[in-house]
Amino acid sequence: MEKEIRVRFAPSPTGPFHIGGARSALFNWLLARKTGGKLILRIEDTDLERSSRESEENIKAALKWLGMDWDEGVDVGGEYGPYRQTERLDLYRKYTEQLLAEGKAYYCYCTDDELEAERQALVAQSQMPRYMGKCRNLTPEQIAEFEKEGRKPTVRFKVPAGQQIVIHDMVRGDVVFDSDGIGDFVIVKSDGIPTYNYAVVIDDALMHITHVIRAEEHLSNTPRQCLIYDALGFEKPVFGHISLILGKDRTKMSKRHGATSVDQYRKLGYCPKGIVNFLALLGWAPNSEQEIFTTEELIQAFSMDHVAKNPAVFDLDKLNWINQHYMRQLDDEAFFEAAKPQMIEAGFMTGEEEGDKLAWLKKVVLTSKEHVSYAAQIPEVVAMYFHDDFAFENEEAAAVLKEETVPTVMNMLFEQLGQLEAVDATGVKATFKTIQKTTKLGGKSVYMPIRVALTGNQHGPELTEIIPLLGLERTLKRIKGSLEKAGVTLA
RNA sequence: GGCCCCAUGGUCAAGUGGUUAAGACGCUGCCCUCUCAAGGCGGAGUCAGGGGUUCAAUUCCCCUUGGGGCUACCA
Repeated sequence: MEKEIRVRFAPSPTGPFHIGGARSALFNWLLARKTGGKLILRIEDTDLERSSRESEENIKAALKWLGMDWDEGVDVGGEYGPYRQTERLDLYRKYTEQLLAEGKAYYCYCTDDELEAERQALVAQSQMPRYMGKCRNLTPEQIAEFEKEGRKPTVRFKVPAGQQIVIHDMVRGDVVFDSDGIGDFVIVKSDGIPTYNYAVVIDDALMHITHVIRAEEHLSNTPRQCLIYDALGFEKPVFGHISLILGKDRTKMSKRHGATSVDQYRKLGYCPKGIVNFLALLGWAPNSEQEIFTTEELIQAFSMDHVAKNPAVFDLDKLNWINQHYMRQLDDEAFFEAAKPQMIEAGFMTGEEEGDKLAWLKKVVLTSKEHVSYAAQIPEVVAMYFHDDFAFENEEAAAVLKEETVPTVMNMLFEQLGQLEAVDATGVKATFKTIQKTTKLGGKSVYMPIRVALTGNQHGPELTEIIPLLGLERTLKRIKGSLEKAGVTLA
C-alpha cells in the first residue's frame, strides 16, 4: 500500500489572488483528488506588513468559487494545526532553540548598513552576494555589547561548506546546487518571526506533506530548505516545481498584462469551470486530444508526468474559446443569473423587475447566449434592444435603404405585420416568406433593409428573434424613423 | 554580475535516434446563412543558431543566443 499523498497549497495573503497561484492550487488539488490523498491549505502570513485577513478570505473564496476544496487547513481544521503560520510561532521557537543549542544556527547582530557594504564588496568581486558569516563566532562579550546597544538580533542558519545539494524534482529531474553559493541566511527575523524558507520546512515536515508542488520561482530557494530539513532531521518531501505563467510579452504575468487575479475574471463573468479547464491545460497536457474537460475528467486524466518544464504564455483567446463552451452549457436560468450583474451595471435593468418585464429581459439576455465568451460581453450584445434611437453604423448601412426595392418591401412588411395574429418567430418568418414570394426578391434584398432600418446595423441576431422581442409597435416605430432619416418615402 | 531553470508554428502543446512532426486557440479559404456568431470541410505556419556523437538527430552532448527565476529581516 502506497503512502497516502499529502499535498498543500500555502499562499501568502498579501494581495489579490493571482491566476498563477490558482494554477498551483489546482495542480495540488488534482493530484490529491486523483490519488485519494489530502490537500492541506496553510496560510503563510509571516510577512506581517503585507498580510491581511481580508486577503486570506479572498483566497479562500476564490478557491471555493473555482470548485476546489481542502481536507485540512484553515477553517476546516485538522490534526496538524494550527494552519496559519503566525499561530505556530511556539513551534518554530522550539526548533530554533534546538538549532541554536546544536550550533547549527547563531545570532547575528549585523546592521543593514553592514550587510549592504558586504553585499557591495562581493558584487564588486563579481561573486554571488551572500552573508559570509561575520557573526558566526561572536564572544559573549561582543554579544553583551550589542545587546547593550539595543540591537535586536536575527537568527542565521549556519550553511555547511562544500556540500552538494541535490533536489529530486518531479518535473525537472535532479537539480544540483553548491552550498558554497549560499550564505548563512536568516531564519528568524529580528522581531522573532520566522522567514519563509524556515517556516515552510517545519510546517511541511510537521504536516507530513509528501509532495511539494509549487511554482518554479521557489526552485532556487529549495536548497536552503533542504539544508534545514537535514539539520532538523526531517524527511524531505518530493518536490515538483511547475513553470511560471507568462504574459503575452513573455515576462511574468503582471497588471500590465490585463486581468491577473481570479477575482477580476470572476467579475468579468467567466465560468469557474472554464478557468479551471484553461488553467489545467497551461503546463499540462492530457494523453488524448481532448480540450474540454469536466472536473471529473480532469481528475481522471491528470498526472504529474505530463507537466511541462517550459513556461506558458497566458493566452486570453484560448481562455475565451474554452469559456464560451461553458457559457453555452449554462441552463437559461444560470445564464440569466450570470448576466444580471452585468446588465445592472450597464443600466439595462435594476434587478427589481418582475412579471412581464422580467420575462422580457430574460428572453433578451438569452439571445446573447451563443454569442459571448464571458458574461461582461452580454450588455453590448443586447444593447440594441434598449435603444430605439440609433444611428446607422456606417455609410454602407445607410446605403442599403436607398435600394429601389426598399419601398416595396417596407410597404409589404407593414401590411403583413399588421395582419399577424401574434408577432412571434413563426409569424415573422411567414411574413418574410410571403414578401419574398410576392416580390420575387432574394433573401438579402428583403432581410437586409429591414435589419438596417430596425437596428442601424448590418449584423446582429436573427430578425425573427429581434422583431418579436421588440413587439409590433417598437418595430414599426424604428423602421419608420430610419426610413425618414434616410429620406426614403413610401408610396 | 553569480547560481539555477527553460527553448517544437503567433500561442497552448503531442512526439520520437529513422514520423508526411499530432491536436487545439488564433489567422485564413470554402460551405451553411439576410448578416454576425456557431457549426462543417480545407489551408498557411514550427523543431532558436552553431558545433559534435551517430549510418541517421527535432530527439543525446557541448557552446552561443534568447527568455525566466533566485541571489531580502518578501513569500
